[in-house]
Amino acid sequence: MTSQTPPLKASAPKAPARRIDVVDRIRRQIVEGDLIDGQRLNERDLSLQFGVSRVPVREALLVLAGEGMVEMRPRQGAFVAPLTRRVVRELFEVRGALEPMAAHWSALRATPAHLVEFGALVERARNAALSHDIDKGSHANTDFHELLFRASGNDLLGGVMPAVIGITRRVFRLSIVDHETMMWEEHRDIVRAIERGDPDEAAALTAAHLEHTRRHTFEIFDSIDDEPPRQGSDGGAAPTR
Amino acid sequence: MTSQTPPLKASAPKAPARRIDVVDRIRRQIVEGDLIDGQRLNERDLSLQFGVSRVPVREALLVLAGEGMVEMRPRQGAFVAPLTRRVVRELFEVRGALEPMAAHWSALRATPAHLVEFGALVERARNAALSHDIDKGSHANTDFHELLFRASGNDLLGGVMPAVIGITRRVFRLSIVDHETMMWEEHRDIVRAIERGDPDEAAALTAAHLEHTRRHTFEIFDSIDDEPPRQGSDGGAAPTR
DNA sequence: TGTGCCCACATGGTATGCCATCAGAGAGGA
DNA sequence: TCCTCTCTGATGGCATACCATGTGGGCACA
Repeated sequence: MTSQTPPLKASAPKAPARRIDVVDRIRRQIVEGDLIDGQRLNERDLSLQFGVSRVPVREALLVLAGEGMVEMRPRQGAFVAPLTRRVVRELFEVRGALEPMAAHWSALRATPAHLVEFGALVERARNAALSHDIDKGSHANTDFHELLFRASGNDLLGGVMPAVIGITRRVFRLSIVDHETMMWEEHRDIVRAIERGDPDEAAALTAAHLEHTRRHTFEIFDSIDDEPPRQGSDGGAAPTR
Repeated sequence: MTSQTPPLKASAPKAPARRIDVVDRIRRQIVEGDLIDGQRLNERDLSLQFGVSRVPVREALLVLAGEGMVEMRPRQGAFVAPLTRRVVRELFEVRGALEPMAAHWSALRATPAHLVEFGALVERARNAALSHDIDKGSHANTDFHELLFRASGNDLLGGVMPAVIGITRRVFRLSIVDHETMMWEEHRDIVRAIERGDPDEAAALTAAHLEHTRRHTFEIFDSIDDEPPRQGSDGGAAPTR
């Protein structure tokens, strides 16, 4: 049976990890758009591409499935999870619940090191906006929201969030166009509230910021997606009353 | 999750995925307490126990790691994730953000089928409470909260929730003692608000219900956990148990 | 007797190969 | 002409085998 051995030496900072690399590379390809929605992910092709065997590829796909980046159909394999309007709606519903909470707790628990990170990220976003560097601005933005989770002193958020953060990056990749300025200024105000240790204000500002982002994202999304905001496949459970 | 049925042959539910079974069995063992916190999960032992090879076991462990049930340390293997006081605190913070939101949307989007399920679950919880069946009550309770997520019309929640639901089941396993009656009555009130289509009331009742559960859980948890509710790190590393 | 090095074993990580199943093409019949 | 049935190539799922690394114990030396 399973060995009753108590936790061995807590320190184990040694060995590398192989499938992690595959996870990162596939995830990047999905976020960057190199792999399109619904595309089939052939295990043998991927193992050839990355120079590893199929086993780490399979394990990487399972991890990504847990993050919602890919969709695994039994006996059919893995596919890039489609980024539908419905997914975007659901994403903002979840973020709308979690991020104000994260901001609330960040205002109460953020360490000095976190505050330094916050300041640096606002600065990065500001520079990116001033130099009109879309790519940099995109990273600074999503990094900001990730930091919000980390600074909240809730590791469960950090563990659950890869799913949310990953989809957020994909959505942001689509939605960012020219309004980055607005973004960094709102980020700055949120950081100020956190620095003041004002949880209510931090949460309120974050909620407002998310609402702005949500509206903007749907404008862009609807403009590039030719099919109109569908009823059936978007609303899922249609309003029954 | 699987909300659509591709145009496959009619009677085509033929895919009996095998690692899923291993996931369920290990998860159950953890939730039921057969596997204790921090215990090492030897891959060969598990594969012998379940009569499969190491591959599906490894894949199952990866899935469970994504849910936060087990913790994988590089080159050291998988361990049952310890259920510390800190984890419980984080769990209720996340649930406190997500479940009122889920109740809100359930009130607006629940299908008639969902309403039937809600009614049946309240009845199950009531019967379990009247007959003092702890085990049944535990299942009915966590099933209720899972249904809340499903009925909210947000599949992202359903995908992210295995982590939350799994930990909830473990915590509930510890916390349930004799107050199940309170539970099913509060559930009943939430369901009534959902049936009326009153999102604000449903959210408020859910928030109150969670707060009651949170307080009760910490009472129990602190009484069985010998170490006092520590101040700074709240849970941190508590290898000795 | 105490300490430190070294080797063998246990175990996680990866590779390879087999098998069951699914999808698409083609043939045959209505 | 169209439908259906079957056969087959492609592919995911799993088992087995091998490799690399970390661990613990024993032996030699001071």
